[in-house]
Amino acid sequence: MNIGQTSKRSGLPTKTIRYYEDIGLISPARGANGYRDFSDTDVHKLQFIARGRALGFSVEECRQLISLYEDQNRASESVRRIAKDHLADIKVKMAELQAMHDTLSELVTKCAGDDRPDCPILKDLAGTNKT
Amino acid sequence: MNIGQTSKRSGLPTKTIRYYEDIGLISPARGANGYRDFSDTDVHKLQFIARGRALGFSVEECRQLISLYEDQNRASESVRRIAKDHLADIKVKMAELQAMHDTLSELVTKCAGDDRPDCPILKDLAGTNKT
DNA sequence: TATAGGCCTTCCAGTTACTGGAGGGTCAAG
DNA sequence: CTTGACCCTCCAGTAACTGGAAGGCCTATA
Repeated sequence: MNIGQTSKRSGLPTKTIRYYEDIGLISPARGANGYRDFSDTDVHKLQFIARGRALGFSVEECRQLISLYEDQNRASESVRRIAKDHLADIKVKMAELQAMHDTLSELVTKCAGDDRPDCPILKDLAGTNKT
Repeated sequence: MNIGQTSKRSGLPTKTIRYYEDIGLISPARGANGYRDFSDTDVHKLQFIARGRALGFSVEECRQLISLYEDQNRASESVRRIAKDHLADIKVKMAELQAMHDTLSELVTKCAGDDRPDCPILKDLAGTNKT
């Protein structure tokens, strides 16, 4: 099937699919006219990648996961390791976001939000508040 | 003061400081030898940017915040708007991360993590589980 | 005075994961 | 035979740095 159809089925933009070919994640066949000709397996692989990306795995992690997926003899421990590492990253990011959120929402609450130039948000950013 | 000193005081790497000059966030003076010569105001501005970045503002948002900070006549409403928009972004990101976290941690729990090749994480990514 | 080290300078390239656009070929329908 | 929807490649740009090469400057010590 052509790239347009593949795009619809995988939910990935055509540009992204071509990019994934560029970096060697997939290697679709080519027709006589030079068009890419995707198999169901290709589509499946793209869906796999799309799912992994949606879970926040990097493209390189997806590459690892695919090769593990295609290796019948791999240990599930390898996969679990990647997932667990990733989970740890997610936890760190969530904590950081939480801290940002708390600070910012406190500042927004304190800010009058009117036409007066006195603004606690800027004061805080400038470090004027020694709290 | 030189860039090394400035780096220590602002907590930003020298590379980053030069980059900020490149994109016009700061304009430190130059000594006769061509070295950058940072004033306390420059350091203060860099600290301001560092704080903003730590709160997740983009560099462009920091640029806006700085110009608002330097404008005595700005309305605090403008600042509040930027902060509130950013707060909304943070909430979205946190919800996304939470969803990722929940899915992944469930998968990690289900995964045996041993030498057997049967792995629920990969099955999920492949969409084999029609849950 | 030579030299060693630790600064400082610029510039170029690479990172991640795409995205946009130019310029041009192909295909199916009317 | 033309029109419009596809498809192709290649180049450049995005955000926000980061790394490294090649070279200048400054200070202290032998």
